Amino acid sequence: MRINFGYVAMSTILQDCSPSKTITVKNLSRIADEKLRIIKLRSLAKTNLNNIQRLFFHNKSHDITVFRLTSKLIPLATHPIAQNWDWASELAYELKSLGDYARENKFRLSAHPEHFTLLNSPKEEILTASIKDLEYHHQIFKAMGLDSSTKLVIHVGGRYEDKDLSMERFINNHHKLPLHLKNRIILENDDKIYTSRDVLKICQELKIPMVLDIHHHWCNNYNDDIEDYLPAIFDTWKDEPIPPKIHLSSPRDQKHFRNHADNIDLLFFLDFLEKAKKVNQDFDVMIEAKNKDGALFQLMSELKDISRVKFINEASVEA
DNA sequence: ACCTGTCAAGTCTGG
DNA sequence: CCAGACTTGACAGGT
Repeated sequence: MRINFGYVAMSTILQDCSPSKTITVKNLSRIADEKLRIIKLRSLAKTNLNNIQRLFFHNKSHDITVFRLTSKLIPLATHPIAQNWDWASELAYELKSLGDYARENKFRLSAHPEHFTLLNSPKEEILTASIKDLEYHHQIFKAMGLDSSTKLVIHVGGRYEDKDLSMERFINNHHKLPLHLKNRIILENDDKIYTSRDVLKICQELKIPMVLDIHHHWCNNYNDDIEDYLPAIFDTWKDEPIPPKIHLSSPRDQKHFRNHADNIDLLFFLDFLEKAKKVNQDFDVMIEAKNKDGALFQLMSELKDISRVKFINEASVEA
């Protein structure tokens, strides 16, 4: 049973390597000429894409294949102020090069649209904005030449007073999406509203993969033992060319137990590992810790010292 | 060089 | 019914 580890969006080790550089709308508005505004946006986007290339080199050199792209790669891409900016054409070469590099090195990339993306909102305009945001993420992957196995992870959304109705609304809205989005969207359980049991039910109905977040499950779970659900959750990936993925983070402290801690608590992970061993299937782990890749390396060094797993490389183990 | 308030976006809670 | 919390990295303006 092989497990590959990855991290989210940016490195705490590489300096001055943010792939999320942006400008505020207020400041961009101060530039009167639209051509000059676009030059500013393009220059920021190019810096971000160049930093992604640096992150890719860094990842490759440390055997890290699992990585989440930031949603802020193209600054203000979905904001009205940038509506006349054809970033996908202008940056086609850079995006394609990154995608080629990712495929050559068998990177497993993904993205996680932010919590404003709500497919189950009862408000038409929120749904429209959400679809626009999903299209933006899709456009990036498409320009990179990455097919629908490169996924967009989202949450079910809000409760809107009636949870069952809101789950139904998610399903109905999903049915109405264009196929290229349906093929990319996968769901994750959240820490407050939709538990792994809820999300599994939706994923089974829509025949889409589910990402299990074990920290969220720990926060929000109907007293379900994840062990009972793990085979079914992993089974939602059976038609995909890639193994199941889970999200791993540790609670910050007792008071802020929903927040992500700086690093991963070894015992928190080992507890899950014992349950996963019973399913005995390869899977990938996205580490969501404040220390990003630093937390990954710390967890790996702790795993190296125990006999329960065999070290394959800097970012993978055999259990 | 460093510090702090603010930022495109939505939802939920508490007053 | 409305203001503030939630959460996050980075900007922007100030010291």
